[in-house]
Amino acid sequence: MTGAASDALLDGFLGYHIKRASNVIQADLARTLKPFELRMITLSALAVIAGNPGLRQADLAAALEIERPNLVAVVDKLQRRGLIVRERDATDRRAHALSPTPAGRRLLAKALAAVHEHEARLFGDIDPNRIAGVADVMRSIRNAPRKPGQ
Amino acid sequence: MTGAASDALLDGFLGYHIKRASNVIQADLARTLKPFELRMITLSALAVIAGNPGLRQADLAAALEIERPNLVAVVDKLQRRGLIVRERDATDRRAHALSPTPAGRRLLAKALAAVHEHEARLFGDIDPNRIAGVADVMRSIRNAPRKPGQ
DNA sequence: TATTGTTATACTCTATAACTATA
DNA sequence: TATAGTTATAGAGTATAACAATA
Repeated sequence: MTGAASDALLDGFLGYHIKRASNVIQADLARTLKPFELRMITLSALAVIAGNPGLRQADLAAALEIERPNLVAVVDKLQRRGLIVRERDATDRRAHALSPTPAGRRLLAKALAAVHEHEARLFGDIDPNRIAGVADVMRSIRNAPRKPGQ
Repeated sequence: MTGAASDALLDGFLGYHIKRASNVIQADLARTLKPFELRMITLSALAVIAGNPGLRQADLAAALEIERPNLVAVVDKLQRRGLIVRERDATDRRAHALSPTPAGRRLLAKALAAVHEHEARLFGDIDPNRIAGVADVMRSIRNAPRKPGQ
C-alpha cells in the first residue's frame, strides 16, 4: 500500500477534527506573531491584562485556564519588555496587580490587527454565521463536565 | 481589581475559542486513554494503521500531518507493545509496511469505545447537527491557505 | 490554615538538521 | 540526486509538588 491514507476510523470524532484544525491555526498564528516577538499565550495574557487593568496573576491564570507556575515566565517577559507593569497590591501584599503600559497597548493593537488578517486568511471562506456557531460550540465545550483526575 | 477577569478582547477570535476547547478536550482525553496506556497521537496512529493495513510510515505521517521524526517513537511503542507489525516492503527496501495485529485491533476497539464515551460526556448537550457543522468547518480550516514559513 | 507568587521539575508536543540505506 | 526511516536536539506547552511571604 502506498499513497494517501484514510482516517475514516477517526472521522466520527469531533475532538480529532478540532485538534487537527487547532494545529493548523497554531502554526499559522506562530508565524503571524513572530514579528511581534509574541506567542499565543503571551498575546492572550497581554490582551486580558489590557482588558482588566490591575488584575492579579491568579485571576489571569483563572481567566485563561493555565496553571499559575506557567504564567510566571509569561508575565516576566511582558514586564521585561515594558509592555506591562507589575505592582504590589496595597491591600494584599501577596498579590501583584498587572496593568498594561502605553507601549503594551500599542503593541497589542498592532498584534491584534495582524491576528485579524491571519483569521481572515484562514477563515475567510467560511460563512460568518457558521463561525459564530462554531464559537458557541467551543464555549459550551469549555463548560462541559470533565473527567476527574485520578 | 479582584475576581473574574474578562477575555472580551479575545472573544472575537475563533482561533482563541478553538484553542481553549482543544485544551479541555485534550486534558479529558488524556485521562480517558490512560488506562489503555495510549495518548492522542498513539491512538490516531493505530487507528490509521488499522484503517490502511500495509501503509508506509511516510504515508502515516502525511495522513496525520505530523513530522516523520516525531512518528518514530510512536510506531516503536506500538510495535513493542505488539499492537502493530513493521515489515520491510518487498519492492522498496527503504520502506516499512505497517499493519495492526489482532491484539492491536482489539485494543483499538476498546479505546475507541472509551473515546465515544468521552465525547458523549463533553459534547452530549450539543445538537448533533451543530456537531456535524463544526466538523465541516474544522475540515475546511485544514485546507485553508497558510502563511508560508520564513 | 489558606492563598499569592515562585522555583524546580518532568513530560508531552512540535520542528529542524543531518545521517544511513536504499532507490 | 532523491526518498524512507532514523537520530539528535531544541523549543514550546502543560502539569505537579513544595517553598517563602502574607493573609
